[in-house]
Amino acid sequence: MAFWPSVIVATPAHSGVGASLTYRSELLLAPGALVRVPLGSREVLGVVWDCPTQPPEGLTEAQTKAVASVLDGLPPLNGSWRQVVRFAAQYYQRSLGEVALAALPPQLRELGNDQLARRLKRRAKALASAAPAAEPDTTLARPGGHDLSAEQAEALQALATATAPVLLYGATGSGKTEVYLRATQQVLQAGAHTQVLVMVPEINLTPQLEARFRERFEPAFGAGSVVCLHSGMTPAQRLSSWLAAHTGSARIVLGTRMAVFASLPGLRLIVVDEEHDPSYKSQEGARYSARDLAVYRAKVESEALAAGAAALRSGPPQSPLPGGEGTGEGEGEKPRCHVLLGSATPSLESWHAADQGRYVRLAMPGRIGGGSLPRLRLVDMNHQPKGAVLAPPLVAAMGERIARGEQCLVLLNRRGYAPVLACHDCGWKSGCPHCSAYRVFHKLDRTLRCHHCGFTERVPRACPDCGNLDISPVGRGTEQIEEQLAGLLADVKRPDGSPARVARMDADSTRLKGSLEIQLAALHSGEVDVLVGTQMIAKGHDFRRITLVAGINADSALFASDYRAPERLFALLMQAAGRAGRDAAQSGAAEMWVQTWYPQHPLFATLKKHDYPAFAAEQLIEREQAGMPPYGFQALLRADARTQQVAQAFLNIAAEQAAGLPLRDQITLYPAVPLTIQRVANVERAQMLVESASRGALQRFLSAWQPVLHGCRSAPEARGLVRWAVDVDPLSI
DNA sequence: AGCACGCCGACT
DNA sequence: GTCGGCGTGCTC
Repeated sequence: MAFWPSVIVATPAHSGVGASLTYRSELLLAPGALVRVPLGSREVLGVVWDCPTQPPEGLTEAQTKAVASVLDGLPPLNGSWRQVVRFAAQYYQRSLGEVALAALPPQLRELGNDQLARRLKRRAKALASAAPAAEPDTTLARPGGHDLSAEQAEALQALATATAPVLLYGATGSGKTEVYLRATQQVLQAGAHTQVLVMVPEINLTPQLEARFRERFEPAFGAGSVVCLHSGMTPAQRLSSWLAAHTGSARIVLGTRMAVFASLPGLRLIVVDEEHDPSYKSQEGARYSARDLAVYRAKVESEALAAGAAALRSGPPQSPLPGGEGTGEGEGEKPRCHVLLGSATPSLESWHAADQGRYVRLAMPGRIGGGSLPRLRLVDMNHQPKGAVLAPPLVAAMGERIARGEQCLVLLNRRGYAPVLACHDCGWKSGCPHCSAYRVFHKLDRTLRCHHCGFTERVPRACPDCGNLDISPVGRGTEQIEEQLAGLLADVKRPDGSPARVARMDADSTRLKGSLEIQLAALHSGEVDVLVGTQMIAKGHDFRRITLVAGINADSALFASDYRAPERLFALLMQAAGRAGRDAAQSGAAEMWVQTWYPQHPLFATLKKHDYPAFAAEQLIEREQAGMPPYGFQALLRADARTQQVAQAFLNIAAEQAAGLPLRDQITLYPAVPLTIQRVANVERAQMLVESASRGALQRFLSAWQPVLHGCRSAPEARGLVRWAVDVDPLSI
């Protein structure tokens, strides 16, 4: 008896290889089994998708090769995992192999069978020795200390009974994290093999969340019960975490967007924290939205659980799902995998879904500890001294805060000293030779750096074009604000009489490993009075003594061409405001200052009231009128080439050849345009917007277009190398 | 994507 | 005479 398993291997979307390759096997292989198979001259990791007893039509035995080996130390990837991968590949227009193999830890591809076995044994041993001393339910009897607020208790109750995704809308400081913790606890206590996936935008920025999960659950569930999964980990750590999740020894996986593809056989809850955050959208490879996939995955997991429960009720279990037994659930209740999306400023997509009743919206308006949100102070820059970067009233207010022993946060979304260096004689500007962008002047290390391709040079002494010595920075970045504030606050004294201290935190100051922690510690200990930084300081951190937050350059986002810019600005300012006044004692006086030339802009009226629902309603009306998401559906066809002409020619041919494709009449193809930064690292970039009022029509059209796009590459007009990619549900267009 | 095979320039 | 440039083409 022989079998003909179809196997998924790592192969990019535009390769000639179809969805799967057929091999030969003497053994019946389970779908989801991990195998090693010969491919060309190599041996690669593959995932068994199906294992029929007959080869597919048109394929002779001589054309197939035998499966080299089976990673039989590992259980197969379950049906839900495979379904999520299948869906992601199809929806985001990539090959199954690319999505499936990218979802596995890279080290799994290289590891030999014996190595793997050794690793698994080591894990088992470590786990046995780290087993918790007490039973989970006794250790967790006193979780965290304080009781739940009424709002939190209500949210938990609603989550437990929800049959749809839950959107938890709660201000910063309203106690969303405690809801995540309790929800997790409920799930883990419901059964011995249950698991929870917690996703965060950037794990490096939220060490506090990780600490809270470990603190809460490791005593009860063991040292290995909480694992992290993100791209910053070493390959060995990633493999270890992945295996722990896959074998069920990890009960909680805390990770970034990639974690949505983790193998979690007992998954019962997915938490997506800060669900509006753009980091959830992948920007290379398969451009998936981890938030959207989380919602899909919860649905698939729920269906699998329901099917498993039904099978258990109606006779002997053929293949009980992991976690499907002994979960202590009532017979009548349908087991589910819940999904909890949390944010103080939800994405308009999620907000709209809640408006329509597809999601359950739970609001937690109050702040724990009674603190109120900071008052918004708009600074009309039209009435400030000419050329002032920091309005005098703002500087004065900061001085008062520092004198009282309080801290301030100053937000500016631009690192470096100045975005451009210019010659006032001949008009030279610090352009990047490889990109259509300016190189940023970094004063600290005297460099001009391109933030797009990384090209770095020492700052020239004189203008490279005309030799003029009078070259100077134009505009400002965090380095400059730090420098200016140090000067402006030089005479300000702290309560103990020592001078005020200004620090800066951005990607540059936190580049070295451990420096982020050091800087955070300096702020927490009160060493620093004013922290200047990019949006990274607005995220996650819990700063207790900050009572003033200032946004220096909000206008750039106010009038950006990107239609999502207002939404992002609102979210950023709300998030930043949330940093202030988290301690009740100080919160009465907490303030959010925003400098603007357009104080009448409607965004500020809703921001002033902290009225996200009103803001969302306004934005949604505009979106509906313009047929924009979530009322319309978009994709981008992107092309990269040596020249702009070739990139656009490819797009134009692709558009022409779309004629006659199914559903073409429901699709709008816009003209090909260069990207805002049209050249990066000497690659010219162009794109074409694809729009439809129907998600399904867009999907089917894109699928039909795919083979046409392959052909377009060899068209004479697009000669030369064209790289192309489809971005479904793009975040910016 | 890898990795072959394949046909033309400067080196042990 | 070979090493190696990356141009086409295939991978069950």
